[in-house]
Amino acid sequence: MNNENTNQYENLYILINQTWLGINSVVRKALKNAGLTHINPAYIGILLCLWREYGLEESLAKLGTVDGMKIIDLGRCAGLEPSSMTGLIDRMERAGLVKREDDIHDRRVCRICLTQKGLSIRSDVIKIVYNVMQNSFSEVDKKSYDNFIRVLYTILDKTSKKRE
Amino acid sequence: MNNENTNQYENLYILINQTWLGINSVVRKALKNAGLTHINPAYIGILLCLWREYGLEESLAKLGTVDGMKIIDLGRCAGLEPSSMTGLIDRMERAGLVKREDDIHDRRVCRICLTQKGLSIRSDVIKIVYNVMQNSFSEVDKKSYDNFIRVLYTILDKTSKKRE
DNA sequence: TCAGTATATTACTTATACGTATTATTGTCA
DNA sequence: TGACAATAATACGTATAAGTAATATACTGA
Repeated sequence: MNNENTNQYENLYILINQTWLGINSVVRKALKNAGLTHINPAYIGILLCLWREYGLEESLAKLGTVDGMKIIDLGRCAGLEPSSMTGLIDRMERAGLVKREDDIHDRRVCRICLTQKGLSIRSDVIKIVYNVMQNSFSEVDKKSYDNFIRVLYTILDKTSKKRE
Repeated sequence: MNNENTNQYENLYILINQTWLGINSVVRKALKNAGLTHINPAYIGILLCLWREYGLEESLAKLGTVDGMKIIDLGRCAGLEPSSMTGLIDRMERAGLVKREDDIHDRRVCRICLTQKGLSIRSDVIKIVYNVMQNSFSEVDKKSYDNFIRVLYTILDKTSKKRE
């Protein structure tokens, strides 16, 4: 490695870190300002996975009709290790957003299901995240935005937890 | 907000989170594999700030000639709140990388100085971060890369902790 | 069938980061 | 000068995330 040619990759690492901290900080404050004090940023990834199961309509009637998801699959979906999930699901359960239910077919498995509360905050939470992200990207044109997403997926693939 | 026009901003939030977790995970493992078990990812941002003070040469002789930095400025540099800094500096001090010294002119201030150990690991750590980032971006062309950096700075400016 | 392997989750420890409150200084201005 | 605001760092509690080890269950092949 020569000093003139490093492209400051080490600074890029910090830049990504700072950017993520900044966005997350704004989301945290937006949730608080909206009065959603029991919703933490880390819940959002999990909730999005679960909400997807319920399709587009916000029908509370569907609550009983959906099987829920395994903790390990939720973790994969949110990019988290299994060991990170236990505490997260604990907190979400304590906040009344989800509940653990037994899996009939596999007694090792918890099925994580939304509660009525977890389903009903859906549009509020998505609106908040939407507003934060829209504001963050308000000065980024469509082409740069699309490119940005593509690069994120490329990096995600390279650093995916699948490989060691 | 209408459903067809959200551009999946909520998913972007999760995508950025996952990407950051992925990169950080790879850096953590790379540090471990290199035998730098006492270096944690969070140290890197702080070390980069301090190393910058010492110019390009890695001269240990400069150790006594530099004033060190205030904790609050290091925090600004790394994008961290003051309250996040105390513990981080504690751990870095325990790892023998930095030390707190009194400020002659202002008794409220700690000056954080590199130790010999903190200075000597410089090229190893930068090399590791460089390798991880280069691999992460290996399939991203120059133009996309430059655009990516620009977008990060734009977002960082929008979400900067300066504003409330 | 049963021994060994794989899978799902949890328990425990540590690191990371923030918010709030507190303490100790420094700076300001009436 | 002396009250009051501003600044720097810390203490404490909580959330977030990982690694390692343990436990329980399921699967698989001889």
